Formats: sequence, structure tokens, C-alpha cells
Amino acid sequence: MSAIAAALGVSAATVSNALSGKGRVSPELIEKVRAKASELGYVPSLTARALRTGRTGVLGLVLPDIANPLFPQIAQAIENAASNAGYGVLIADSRGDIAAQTEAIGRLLERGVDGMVIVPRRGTRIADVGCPVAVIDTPSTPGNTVSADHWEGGSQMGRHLAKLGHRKVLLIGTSASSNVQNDRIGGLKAGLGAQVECDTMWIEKVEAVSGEGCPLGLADKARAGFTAFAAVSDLSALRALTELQRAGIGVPETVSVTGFDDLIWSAVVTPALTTVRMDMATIADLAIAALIRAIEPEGEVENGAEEVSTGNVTSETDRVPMQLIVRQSTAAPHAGGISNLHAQTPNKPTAGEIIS
Amino acid sequence: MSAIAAALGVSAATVSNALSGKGRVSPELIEKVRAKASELGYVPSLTARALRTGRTGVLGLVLPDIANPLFPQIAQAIENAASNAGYGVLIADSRGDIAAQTEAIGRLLERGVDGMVIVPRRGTRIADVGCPVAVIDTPSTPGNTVSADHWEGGSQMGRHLAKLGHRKVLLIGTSASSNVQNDRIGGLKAGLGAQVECDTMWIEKVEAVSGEGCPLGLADKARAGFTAFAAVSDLSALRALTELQRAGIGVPETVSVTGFDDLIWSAVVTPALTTVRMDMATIADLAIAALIRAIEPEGEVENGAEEVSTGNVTSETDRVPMQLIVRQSTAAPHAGGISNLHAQTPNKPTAGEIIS
DNA sequence: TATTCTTGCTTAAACGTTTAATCAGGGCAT
DNA sequence: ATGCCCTGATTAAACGTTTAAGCAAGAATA
Repeated sequence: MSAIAAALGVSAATVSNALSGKGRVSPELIEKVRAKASELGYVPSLTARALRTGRTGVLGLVLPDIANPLFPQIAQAIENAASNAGYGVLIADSRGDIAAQTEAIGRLLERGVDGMVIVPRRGTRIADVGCPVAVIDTPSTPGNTVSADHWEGGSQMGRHLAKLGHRKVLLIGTSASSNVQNDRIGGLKAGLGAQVECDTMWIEKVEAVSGEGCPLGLADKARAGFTAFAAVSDLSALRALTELQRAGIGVPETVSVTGFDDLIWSAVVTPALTTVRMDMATIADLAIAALIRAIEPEGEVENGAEEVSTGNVTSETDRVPMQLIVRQSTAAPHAGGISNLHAQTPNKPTAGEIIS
Repeated sequence: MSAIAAALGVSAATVSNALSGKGRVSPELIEKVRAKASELGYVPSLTARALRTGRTGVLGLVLPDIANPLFPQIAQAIENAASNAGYGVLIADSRGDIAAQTEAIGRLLERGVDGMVIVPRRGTRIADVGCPVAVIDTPSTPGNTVSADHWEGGSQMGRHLAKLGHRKVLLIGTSASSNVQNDRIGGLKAGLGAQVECDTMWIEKVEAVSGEGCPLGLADKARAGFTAFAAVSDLSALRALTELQRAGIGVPETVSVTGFDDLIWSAVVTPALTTVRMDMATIADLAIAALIRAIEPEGEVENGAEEVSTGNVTSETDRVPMQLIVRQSTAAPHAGGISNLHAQTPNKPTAGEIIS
């Protein structure tokens, strides 16, 4: 910067003002400074700026378990939104226990992040950590900034299955302590309506008895009359799908299987999974916008409260609709029921029809 | 820091020296400074330090497509290794074209990262970007810093299949332009040996003709005598597995299916996938260690070359062995061949036996 | 014409560290 | 006893910005 100033015979402060458009600088000088800057390939030192302004231009991203298959979607959306807003994204894995989450947050704080996006570990409440925080969890959780409307997504799926004619549905969740999963299940039940019989299976409970990765006994369930298996995550749906197929039960002609989240494999398995997708791009945009509102000074208002607020930020809307994607894993329950195995239906293209 | 200095009646410089152990400070004063520092809850400003030293303590992580299902493993391992070394990790998604990758690298550079880890987009060579770079690709690619030994992994899998008695194997890849996939396929062929007949299917080519997500026609292949389908990624393996199951072909009693990478779902599908896993923790450790060697001054050597080298860094070893994980999707080819459909074998626990 | 406002720029301080250079004093050898 | 080295500290500069305050000169106002 001083090089530009010297080359133009002005002071460094003027160059700064010219580039930021803050002080009073003549238009022609601004132009000259701009020209010289790009001529010299000037890149402002974000470090120095950070030191002076106290803002680093970096946001932290804290995830409960970075190995979560949903992570790519989240990270990509957040990175994109942040990057559009001129921010960088520092990741912190809070793998393991709650202590690790706290420690991860601490590391980010030390690095001087201006704010952070936290997808909290199940059942965790985020205390005021000393910087603005956007929480992506579920609308039913207090402190949530913005998230997918899991309940509504569940209800879309429920209506889809009910409309196909299913009357006995098994809901499959992983952990009963997950707010997200409970919301999805609540929505499913509501969407299925009162006349549909449903039962809920929590995989964690089954595994506590029979060991991790054990068979879920879904073939028996099918024989018991369940015609649809609605998992609240695509991973469980995949598990259900392959277990049923392995047992020789045809999907979708005998039973239907549905998932949640539209994970990477949903479209490529056979039959392609009917699922419901979060609009992560919108969620990320809202979360980042809310954060930035808390970080950057208002400008308009001249109140004394120049302090950056330091708690959970809020968004205009705390829930964004989900998108039902109907593929080949759902169909009307066949009258023949379980007896009609392996009737081959031609594979239609898998892109999926987006409903709603 | 000045608060500590004032409280102890010494200068700020002394405090700095005491905490960093650099200058000459009396042992008892060091102790007092330490005590006061933790009493006051002193947290050094990494920003100021960065300004002064020119090093930010932040590494960049550039991924070809953050939505890649392998990403969680990579990000987690890198974050962990970096964090252990006292570095933060800034992510940059280079989704889209090569231009996006360059632009992502530029953003990281502006933020003053001390170095970066790049998993290059297929076929990309990383030019000298102005900071140390660790490239994680494949040993056969020039410029590679460290990566899994994909060829060796393929050969392990090949030997496993050959030993089971398979004599006609279909190798399934996504893109013929991927160095990683070619290495894996090369290894597979070598491991299978000369007496095993094999053919290679590239999904991209099939899809170019029949559309994305189209059936791969594997049932026909099975009828043509292929008894094993070795995909070079778990995603393709999953696609193969479900397509075969859907066609009523039993895995593993009729044909075997194998994958690569041990992605999250490999253990939970039925039958659980036999696959081969990268040791990302070791790879990440080596990559980060190599980076840090380039970043941090040698200390010992008193040569004038204080400059940080600015190209691709190298590691002691550029390839780390893969780990064959045998689960339920592989078995000896049944003498009866394709006719013997749906023979049920009991589901064994899915944890997987780790070989080698 | 004398005063005040406005414009366009400069000066200087500040952000919180690190580090080279300096300095006072005590022990040691000459 | 004088000069020298070593120890344990201090001083001051520097990193590259931002920004409040100051200032000179021309324009507008009285």
C-alpha cells in the first residue's frame, strides 16, 4: 500500500480511503489509485486489517461429526454462502464427546473468528461463547437459528405414502434422542394421517441388543403386513433397502422404502430412493446472513450499541421447506402382497421427479 | 499482554520472551509470568502475531468437489492432523471447473494461509502458487506428495478374489481419465493374475450413451459368466450391488461385489461390502508434516536460505498401504452359477475382518 | 472584505505481537 | 583495580492496515 502511495506521491491514508471509499477523496484520485493498485498487483493484507479492525473475516464451522454423510452438503453450502459474503470458513471437528465440541469452539475463538455456524451435537445447547453464533438444528429446538423444516418434510413424505395407499408403515429412526429425527417422525405420522397404522423402530435400541450392524428383521415386518418402510435418513433407508432385497422382497412392487436427505447414493441405487431433501443452499444463506447482520455494524442506526452481540443470532425465518423427490423405491402396495416376489419393473431414469 | 507486563512491573517484551522461551529471562520470572498469564486468562492474539511474523498458522484445504462422499474422511483427518500441529484449516471448495479451483486457491492465498493441502481435480497439475503445497493424489502422478497406494490396494483385492476362485471378473470404474481409478484397476489386474479373465467397464461411457443413472446391465454380465464385480469406488459398488440384487442375483452366493474406500454405508448394507480402505490418518499426518517442514524454519541449519520454499512439498514416503476389509459381499463362486438364486446365508456380524 | 463551511488531503496513533539492538550490573580473569 | 564477558532485563522499531483529528486552501455566506 505504501508503494502505491509513494508512486502517486500521496499518503498511505489517502490510498486506504480511496480504496475503501470511506474518507473524502477526489474522484480522479480514486481512479488513479485504483489503476496503480491493480498495476502493482496490490493485495491488501487481511491480517493487518484484522489487527486494526478486530475482525478477521473468518467464520467457524462446527460439526458434530465431520464423518457424517450429510457433511459435504452442509460444508459446501456454508462455504459457498460465506465466500460470497467475503468470508472464509475455518472448520472444526467436534468428533467424540461434548467436551470435544467445546474445545473445538475454543480453538475457533482463539483464532479470532467473527462468528460461527454450529450444527450441534444431539441434545447439546450452545452457551454464549463470546461471538455471534448461528445454530442449524431443528425449528423445535430452542436457540435454533434456521434449519430445514423437518416436520414439514416428514409430512410431505407421509402424504405421499398415504396417497399411494399404504396403510401399515414402519418408521425407522436411529436415535430417539435426536430432535431432528423426532420432528421427522412426527411429521410422517401427521402426513400419514390417523387411518394409517404405524410403528417406530429405533435402530440404536435394536443394536443395543443384537450388536452393531445386525439385521433389523425387516423381512419379518414385511410378512407381518408392513408395506412401507420410512426411514428418517437415507443411510437407514439404504440399510433397509438392501436388507429387504437380500431377503428376496421386491422394492417397490412388494414394499416401498423411503429416506431423508437425498444423500449422494440415493439416485444411483436400484431402485433409486424416494427421499426428501433439505435446501441447504437457502439454509446456509440465511444462517450466514443472520451472522453477518450481527457482525457488521448497522450503519444506519446511530445508537450507542456498537458492541457486537454475542449470542445466538436469529433469522427472519427459522425453517425452510423440504423438497420431496419421488424416485423408484415407492409404489402402491400390491394387492398380492408379500407373495409376489421379483416381478421385474423396467428401470426408469433416475433423476427423480421433484414434487412441491 | 501489556496487562501482564504492568501487573508484574516488567516490559511487554519480557513477557513475550518469557512465554515463548526465546530471549534470556530468569527462570523465576518465567514462572511468575506464566502464573499471571493464566490468572488473567491471557489469550495471545494470533492476528497480531501473524502480522508480525508473517505466518498465520492456518492451512488451506482444497478439494475437487466438496460433495465427494470421501470428503468427510479427508477433512476429518486433515483437520485433526493440522489441529494437533497447532494449525487451523480453512476450506475451499473448487466445485465446478478448473477455473474454480484456481480461484479457490487464490482466495486461500489472499487470506494468507501458510500452506495448503490440495486434492487435485482429475488431471490437474498444480502450478507453483506461492506457498508450500501438499498434493494428495496418487503415487503415479508427478508432483504427488503422499497418498494411498491405490495400486497396492487393488492388488490386495485382486488377490482376495483370485484366492476365492473367481476366474472371470468385471472391473467397474467411473472415469477412465482418473489416475486414481487407473491405478486401482492396474493393481486389481495384477492381483488377479494372468489366468483370470477380466474386462473393464467405465460408467461414464455407459452413461454417455444411455443417460445418467441408467442400469449398467450387470445381470447380463452375470449371465455371461462374470462371477465377481470389482468396483473402484464404494459408490459404484453400491450401485452394482443393488442392481444385481434387484435383478434377483444373490450376492455373494452367486456373484461377489467389492468396492473401494470403506465409505460410511459399506458396513451397513446387506450384504456388507468387502472393500479396501485408505489410511487417511496416516496420509494426513504425512502431508501436514511435510507442509510444516517447509513452513517452519529449520532451526538447526544456519544456511542463508531462510525463504520458505514455495512449491510442492515432498514426504519421506509418497504412498501408504491400504487395508483390505473382508465383509460379506465376497465369497467363492458357487459351482451352480447363476441358476442358484436367493439361497439365503445367515447374516454374520458386519464389523469386518481386517486383513493385512 | 471578513467569516465560516467544505473539500481534499496529511499526520499520527493505534491494533498486539516479535525481535534486534541496547544497556546496566555483577562475576571473572588479567 | 581495570577491562571483559555474561546475564537479565529494557527500548524501540516493525508488521500493514484503519481512522480520528488536523490543516490549508478555495467556495460560499454574511
